[in-house]
Amino acid sequence: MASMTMPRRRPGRPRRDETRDTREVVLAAATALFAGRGFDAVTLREVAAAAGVDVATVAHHTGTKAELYDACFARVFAAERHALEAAAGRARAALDAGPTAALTALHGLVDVFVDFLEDRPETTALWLRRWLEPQRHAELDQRYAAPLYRLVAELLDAAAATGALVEPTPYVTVRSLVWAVHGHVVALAAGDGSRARQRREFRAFVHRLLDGLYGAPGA
Amino acid sequence: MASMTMPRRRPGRPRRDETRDTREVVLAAATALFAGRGFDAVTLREVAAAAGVDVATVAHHTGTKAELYDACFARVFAAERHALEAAAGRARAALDAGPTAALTALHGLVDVFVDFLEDRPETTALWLRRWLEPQRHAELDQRYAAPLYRLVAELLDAAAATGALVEPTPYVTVRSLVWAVHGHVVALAAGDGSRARQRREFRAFVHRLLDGLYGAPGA
DNA sequence: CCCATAATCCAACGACTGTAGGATAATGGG
DNA sequence: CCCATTATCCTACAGTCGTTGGATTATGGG
Repeated sequence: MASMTMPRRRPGRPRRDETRDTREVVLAAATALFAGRGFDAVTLREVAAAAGVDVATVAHHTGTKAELYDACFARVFAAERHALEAAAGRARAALDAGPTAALTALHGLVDVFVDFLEDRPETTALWLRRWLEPQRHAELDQRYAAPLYRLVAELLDAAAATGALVEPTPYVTVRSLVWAVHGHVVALAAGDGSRARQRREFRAFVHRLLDGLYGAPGA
Repeated sequence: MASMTMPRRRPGRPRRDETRDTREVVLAAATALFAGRGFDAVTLREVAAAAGVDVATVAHHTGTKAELYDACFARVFAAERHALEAAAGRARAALDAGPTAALTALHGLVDVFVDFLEDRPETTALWLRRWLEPQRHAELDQRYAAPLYRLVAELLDAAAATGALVEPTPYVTVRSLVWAVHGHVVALAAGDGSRARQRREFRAFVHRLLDGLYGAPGA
């Protein structure tokens, strides 16, 4: 594939300006492959071919296969975290300007998040694959997801106010609801916190969500 | 494992009342393993050991490994579809009784869905794994998800009304939002429909969701 | 009782995998 | 110019995988 467009690099010590270049190419190729087909389905020979290098070169730069996988995650997650924290910082700065500015800032934060994932679907794929590994789940949740969730949850709390209702797009609503349920089940499987409380809170949330979007009859 | 508690079945033609029993045991064991670790990470020898039979017996009952995988999906998805359609039918019957009964029925439908997945986490795991396979995505979406989404979307439309707002649980809100975004990106990768319209609609949805839960400042 | 049937297991094959050892060649510093 | 350094590739190895052929043993029908 890549060996057609760019012939393989001949052996020899690289020049100073192109050091660490191969590692980056390998990481990018491996990230795309892992995101598309998962850890076990991807072979190191595929990664090497996609990067236009030999198998041994991959090992030389990134060590074992598991270490290569971790390196791909670290790269992608660092980028996501950086983008989100920057946007959250901007939103937090707008909190003091009143409820209107706060809600607008919240919209902006969500937009940044959506934009980021839309532009980098491999981030979503890697997140989901990692979430499906039971052992990794606790680490993922505590070290990465939970801090960001708390960050945005505080913003939500600070931006709380009252307002009106609008007509939603039903199909998008259902799909989002379904994914929210899946996320709930995955979080439940992680087993942090009281299981009964989690179930009660989530059920109340989806009911409120429907009420908020479609109107609670009792009000 | 299973060979300790229950010794392996000796060869020989089974009695009439225990026909098809082994196939069910194999499917259950394979479903649990596939849900936990994915297609490629699970070996047929593991499935055989978990079911307490030999590898060749697995092949004899379920054919190739891919066919075994498909059989596991078919079993799990059929159960989910059955439960959801029954609940949707009940909700649809309650639509004519006014907006209050309609919204209550909607809550009931969502509860059935949440209950089902909470009780069978392997369903969520298999769904997510299947969603991550690019080739399978179109089939999954068109033949299974889309009909159910449309079904519930029609219910939502019919149940639309106006009402009040409530204070949500921020952490649950954020997590659900994040999963909704992931679901959006996955749907985007499927590539059905206009990409620009999908992006616009989803962005509008999450904004309305925040407005509905926390109050739009303009109203 | 006897034989066709059917389910199970054993053994093995070919293919592919991750990984390591060692040869090769190009650069940078002296 | 010369040598240590470094990146790259080729080769090979042990292990595991999915799959298959055939032997073994119990059942059911005649």
